[in-house]
Amino acid sequence: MIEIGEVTVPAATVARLPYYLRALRDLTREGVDTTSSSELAERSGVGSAQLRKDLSYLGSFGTRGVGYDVESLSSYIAAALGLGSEHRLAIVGVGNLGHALANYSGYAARGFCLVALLDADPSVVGREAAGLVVEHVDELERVLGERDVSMVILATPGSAAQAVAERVVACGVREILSFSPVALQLPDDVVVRSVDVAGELQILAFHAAARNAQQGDGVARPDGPSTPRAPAEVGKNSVT
Amino acid sequence: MIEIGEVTVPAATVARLPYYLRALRDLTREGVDTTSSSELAERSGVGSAQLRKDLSYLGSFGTRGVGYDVESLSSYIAAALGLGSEHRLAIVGVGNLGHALANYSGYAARGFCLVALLDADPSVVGREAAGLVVEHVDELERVLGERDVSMVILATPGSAAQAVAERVVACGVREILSFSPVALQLPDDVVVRSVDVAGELQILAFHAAARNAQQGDGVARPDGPSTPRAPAEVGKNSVT
DNA sequence: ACTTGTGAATAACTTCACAGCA
DNA sequence: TGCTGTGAAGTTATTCACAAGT
Repeated sequence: MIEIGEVTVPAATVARLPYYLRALRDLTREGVDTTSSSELAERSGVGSAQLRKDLSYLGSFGTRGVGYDVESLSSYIAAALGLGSEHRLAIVGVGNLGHALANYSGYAARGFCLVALLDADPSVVGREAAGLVVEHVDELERVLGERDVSMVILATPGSAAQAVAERVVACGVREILSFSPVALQLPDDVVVRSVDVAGELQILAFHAAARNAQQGDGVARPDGPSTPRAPAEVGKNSVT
Repeated sequence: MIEIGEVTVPAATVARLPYYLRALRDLTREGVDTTSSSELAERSGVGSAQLRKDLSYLGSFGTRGVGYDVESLSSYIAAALGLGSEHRLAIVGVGNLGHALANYSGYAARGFCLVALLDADPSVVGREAAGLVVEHVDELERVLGERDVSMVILATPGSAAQAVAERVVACGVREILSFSPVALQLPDDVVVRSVDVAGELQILAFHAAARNAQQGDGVARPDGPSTPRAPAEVGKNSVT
């Protein structure tokens, strides 16, 4: 549950707002200017009641009997997500993953601005990526201060993550997106979101195991590539 | 809620098992062979009651008054996560991100085996990465069949994701990890986990906006790099 | 007629608190 | 004594179902 201004928004609702925003922007691109809770919900992969409930925490945006204006709902959600003010971003750890994240092109379009890359490896420092020169992590405090960084993406090895996170927090950063598979121990007011690819695969493996345990007790995948399929009705697949 | 064998495990519990497993493996590496719910919980970033409750869905592994044997709990969780049988993995979309995911070194150690890379871009097809040659996505059905792929990582552009996902599902794959920011419409029995970096940043931006709205109504970040900090007590930061 | 917005009902998840056992 | 395992209580989130509005 997150308080913003007067109102309180469930964390689960906040986590879905980006989906709604994406769906709305797709609609804009397609030239659609009015939509309904059911259309928007389907495109976002949630139920329509869920979508209406979620929006109701933020206010009242639709017209009964008609639906939602794509443009205005879109800009309202963008505003709620704080995408009006530009968020200045640094990436610490420019290995495989950090490098890929640096080259991600969608930051600007979504109100983010990548302003610094940092790494500890001397063979990476000085290299250029995404129009920025990689700086040494020793300079972290100076760089984050000078560039007025307010958000950090952590893509260091797990062993370095806690120490780097502490330094980042000491620089005043309060929102961190971590790709390191460790539980960061940080002050309560710091918001950490954590993405763990290996963990996601393990969760999928659990589902696979559950399926196999259920159906037939068999050992491996029960069917080859060319077997009749279940009717491809649209389903709500579990996400995050 | 997920049924496996006789029992039913909450989805939220399953999503935490990888954290517990990671913490246990860290303990093993440190030579610790007995632990308690509170130590393990702290290392995993959850509460100790939560951890005990989670484990209780899977069975009863500890010794009252003593704690848990690191080794046996570790292998039990690994088994529950289906990491006994090897999961054969393909990556579709070898751009920035797909390439980084291909070079991720942790698959083997976690019971996964990367066996194919596919892309639609002729300038990428034929290149080598992670010891594999990138094949053309036209060959998807053949490659997935021949290599007995059971899980797919989707790292294509959003526009291609739905079509590729349908083909992958038609090959019998039932677990997909998607990095494309679209809600895939697939049969109910397909499990999709979705990682959306831009979405994560937007959620962080919401938190930042909430913080700013609360404290002082100010415009930007209220303090510079060198301000006295809150007492760095350990907190439960929100994760996924 | 049709779709939103929302109380009320249900379900899922977390936390508490303590019995049970080494 | 100390820590696990778990019912019960509390909290959060989702779904239902319908009144309100256009």
